[in-house]
Amino acid sequence: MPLSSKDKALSDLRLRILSTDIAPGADLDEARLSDTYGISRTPLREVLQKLAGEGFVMLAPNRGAKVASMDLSTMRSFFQTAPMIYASIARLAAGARNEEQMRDLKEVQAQFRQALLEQDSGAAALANHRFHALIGEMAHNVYLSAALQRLLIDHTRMSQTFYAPASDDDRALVETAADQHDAMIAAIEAQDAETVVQLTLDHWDLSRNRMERFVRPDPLPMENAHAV
Amino acid sequence: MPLSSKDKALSDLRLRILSTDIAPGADLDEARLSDTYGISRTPLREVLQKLAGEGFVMLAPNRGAKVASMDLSTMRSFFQTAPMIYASIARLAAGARNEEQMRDLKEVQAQFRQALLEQDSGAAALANHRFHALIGEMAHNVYLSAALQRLLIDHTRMSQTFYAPASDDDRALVETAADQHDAMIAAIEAQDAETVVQLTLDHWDLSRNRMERFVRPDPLPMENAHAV
DNA sequence: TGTATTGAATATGTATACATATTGTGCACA
DNA sequence: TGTGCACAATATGTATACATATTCAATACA
Repeated sequence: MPLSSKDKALSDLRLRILSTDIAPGADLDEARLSDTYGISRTPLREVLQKLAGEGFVMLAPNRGAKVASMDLSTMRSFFQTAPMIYASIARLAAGARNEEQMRDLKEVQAQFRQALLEQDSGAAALANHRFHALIGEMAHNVYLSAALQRLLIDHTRMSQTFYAPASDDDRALVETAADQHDAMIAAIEAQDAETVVQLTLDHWDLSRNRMERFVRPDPLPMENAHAV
Repeated sequence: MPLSSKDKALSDLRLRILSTDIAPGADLDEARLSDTYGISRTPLREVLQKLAGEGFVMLAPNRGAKVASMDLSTMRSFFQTAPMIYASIARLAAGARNEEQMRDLKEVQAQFRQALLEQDSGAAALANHRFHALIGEMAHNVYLSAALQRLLIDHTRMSQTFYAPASDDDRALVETAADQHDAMIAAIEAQDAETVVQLTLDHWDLSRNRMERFVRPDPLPMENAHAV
């Protein structure tokens, strides 16, 4: 069946939030959005309700929708929680994956590598999101999936710069991350839970390092101080 | 501000689903419900969307809302996931709780004991739900809270019989559970994370035993076989 | 007897008008 | 100049009519 305008609005808003094209904390105007997507306010409001349920936006009575913010306390929770959930999901996925899901995962990984080759950092970030979301689906656990979905939203938003590496060192890190994906695919296919968990934790460490360096960059060299 | 009819619909549906007054898998008719709560279909649909976001109901395009089902695969995930999430939440709550939340927690525990005294098993189950949801709020972690909320929905639905103990043994178990609540309150107030985690795991074991016995009851005695 | 097909009944989905709440601006007044 | 109030402008919330999809039962046909 063809995608309805409502479905398009839903997936477009998801993508724009994940890519920080719409910034964390930004206001969403019902009237403007319903106009943009060519649907009336009623179905657009349902889209916003759905996005709220998934953790993309926050709704406040009588004052509309805001994109979920990423304040200090959110970040703290994020770094605190992610490794445990990612590892648990990985372990379950190794035990529960099926053939069709394996095909999808390989397909998404191919798209991920293609995006890296074309230096399309936005597409790479979204393919990476989809890769990890698929592993979440494999785990087949509604409780952990709810946590994972929310973690991936913030992870993807924080990693926007990751896939546009500036230095050769950073390029090597991205390459390593892609290789880890391939190793994870192999281990999940082999149902080798221990290896998948270890790879997942390594993958997390690499990503965490990059994110922490982005959040707390190296100080500027002192000799530039007079120019500021 | 006074509760609107919409808010009443939302909380009433939550309670009816938690108490299995509306059974898992049951169909929800928009027209009937909007009539019941005296609101039009538009706001009622928003209520259903919200309930879907919280994991109470499932929405399927063009075929309305169903109460979240509890099939075998759900149960399996539940027993697999609950102890880890409960323990993590408990640990965080011990570190992050504030005074107002402690007051609320003690208040809810008082309501819980009162319900036990009055042998109001429905009220006891709901107070127990609220007790653990409050600890979730204390943890101040959106990712784990998303998982906890969903776990508590199913836990409360599965525990409906727990607070209507039939034997003296079962009555003692309920009493033990209430005592564990008090010990948890004390440990959270003292910010003693290790003790809270241990108490939480003990509390889980007690509940798990009861649930497993309910799901897989002892076989009937053989001498009754001819009567079946 | 079993299976398709048609159409009425019923339910969900969408657009629009109107109701209510919030926000911003100009003006009076201290 | 600053503060508070009134009122207009704007945004969100709700009811209703209509559009579209699904379901079910009656009937035709193999």
